[in-house]
Amino acid sequence: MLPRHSAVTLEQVARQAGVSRATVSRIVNGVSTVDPALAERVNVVVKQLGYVPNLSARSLASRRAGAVALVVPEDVERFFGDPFFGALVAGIQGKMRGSGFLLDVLIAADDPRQTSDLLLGGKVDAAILFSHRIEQSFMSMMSASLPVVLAGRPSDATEPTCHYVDVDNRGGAEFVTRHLLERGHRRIAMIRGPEDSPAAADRLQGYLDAHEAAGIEPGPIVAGDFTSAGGVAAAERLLDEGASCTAVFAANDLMAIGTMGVLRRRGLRIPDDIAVAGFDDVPSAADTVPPLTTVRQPSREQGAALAEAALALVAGEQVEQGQVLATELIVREST
Amino acid sequence: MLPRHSAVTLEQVARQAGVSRATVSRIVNGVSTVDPALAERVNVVVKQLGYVPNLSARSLASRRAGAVALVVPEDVERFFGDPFFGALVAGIQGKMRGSGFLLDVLIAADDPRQTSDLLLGGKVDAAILFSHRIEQSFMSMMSASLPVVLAGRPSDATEPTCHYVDVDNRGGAEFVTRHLLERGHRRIAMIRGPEDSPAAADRLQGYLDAHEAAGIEPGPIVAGDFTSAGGVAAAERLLDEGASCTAVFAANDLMAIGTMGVLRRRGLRIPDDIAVAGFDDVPSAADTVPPLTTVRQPSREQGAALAEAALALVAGEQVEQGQVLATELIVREST
DNA sequence: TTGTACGCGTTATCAT
DNA sequence: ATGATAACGCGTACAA
Repeated sequence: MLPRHSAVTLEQVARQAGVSRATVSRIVNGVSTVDPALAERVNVVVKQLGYVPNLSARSLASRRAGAVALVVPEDVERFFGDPFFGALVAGIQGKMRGSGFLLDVLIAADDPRQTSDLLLGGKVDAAILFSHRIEQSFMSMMSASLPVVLAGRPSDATEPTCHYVDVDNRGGAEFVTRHLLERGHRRIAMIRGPEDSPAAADRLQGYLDAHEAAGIEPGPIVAGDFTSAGGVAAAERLLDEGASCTAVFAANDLMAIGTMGVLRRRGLRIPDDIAVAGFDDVPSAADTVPPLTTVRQPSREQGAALAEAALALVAGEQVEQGQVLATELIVREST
Repeated sequence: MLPRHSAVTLEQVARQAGVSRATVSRIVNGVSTVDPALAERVNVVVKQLGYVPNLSARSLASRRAGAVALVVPEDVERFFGDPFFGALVAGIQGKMRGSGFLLDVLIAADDPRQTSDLLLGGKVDAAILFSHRIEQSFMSMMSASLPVVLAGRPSDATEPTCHYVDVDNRGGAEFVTRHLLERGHRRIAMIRGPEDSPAAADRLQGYLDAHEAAGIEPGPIVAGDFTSAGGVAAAERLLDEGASCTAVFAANDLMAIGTMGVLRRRGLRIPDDIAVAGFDDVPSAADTVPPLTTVRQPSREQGAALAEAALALVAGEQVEQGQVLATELIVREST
């Protein structure tokens, strides 16, 4: 296994140009205190030799990596299947561009050791994590030696040890539930998300809040898992149990879409027989029949805020610890 | 901006354990020629101090990075919206795990310089590229100093300078078109993919091949862009132009799904009034109404083959330059 | 403005 | 089996 690396080094450029290594370094890094004529001459040599800085050496010497890691959970297929993540990443990448920092997307291996080695190994200056299933102890170990920003709130709020950017899940769920109540529904079922998801918990809470504020008792609540198939299963369970409800609020759009399929197959008309609402406003939510009432979350903005926070922390600036972005009710024809 | 890095070094561990740096290095790297008792003692210190190897220093000294880059095109939203990519990445990641190599997903900035600096900067030992829009000159520059493997065939086949793993797009398109012809269709429209995509070109060619083999003239061909919205637009254009066809073959499933929506909205019955076929076999293709006839491409296997090739090249092994994986016709109820 | 020289944390070679 | 010690390629005081 021979070393493939291009092998043309600062030293070689310096020799060829008849200057010192330090000078070439300055020129390559755009330090202003250098004679323009000399810089020009050196740059010619740089191009001619095809010099490319060795990033490992650079970060070893400079003690900074010039990169931010985006750590995504192991479940690759789900990650890529959900448009929500795409929007988030687009927002992050947008802010990152032109910052001089690189974005490394890392698919977290099951082995947390590998993950920590990577983050603490000096290859990145900060990390953006997707909060899904992250051990608190692991998290605090990370943030002890590296700026860490979470997408979504920490699941364990007792020890708010790190920065995060969340969206107002609770408020959004309250809006949509209130909307259903205002439409006259008095018996609203909910398909909730996974137990370990803070977002799912918050959406459930918003649903409960709206009921309490209206003095109305909550309807049946069944468990779901944020997938379309899970929505199908939950809806079938709901109907099979003979629960009497005139509306169902699914904790995300994928489950809402699965629910709509079940209702249609059972001959129920939406929204006349039963109304359906979701959460996320994925692109296809506008194209379902009928179009889905849902809650829009500003994913791109969330991504941008995450990146901004990470970069600010790297720069040593003060950053507010928790940021919660507003959500918006999108009323369509399914309610 | 203070250096955040954990600062606990091999040297410190060595001092604390009363051994030399070299010994600690050997233990950390699992070199067998070391006294088990000593190793045990040192490992205690390693944990106690929370030592984590500095990866920059390691790759500088060892002249290898222990990582493979996956370079994806700039269009983040499209990338994440398409389950095909998810499967590909899952396949890559699956092979990579346990190889000791890390997978860095890099979203290529518009600036090719940044990309090349990154790939040639010694932070990765090999690169897997998605062939979409890559300049030939750029490519050959990369592969001159780094093993490069392409997902999909090179767009410019004249100079087969690099390794690639493709699927049999042409064959798959021919299968599905022949299937439609065998069903009795004599006028089959095609919604093709983007001009600059080799996969799109191959699928179009397969469609033409099948017609030629049957001695039947191809139907109308309209342009698409591999997105669902693009499929909607293309289908509408097709119908508005009053093209008479009894079947439509979309170059990928997302466009086929968009097309089905348009047909349904216009009151056309699938497959009675008009048949629809796609390409990719994304998960949701089985859940459309009616389920979509399509071509399955072995994306996970393609990903695995890509990773395998990249790792083999890093190891200095010989690798066959072009690999083409078979595709399979999946007949469902839309045709 | 430019050059000298040291250090970054690790691997690897060579003695021992 | 273990310990010195020289690279690895670069940034950056400090000196000139």
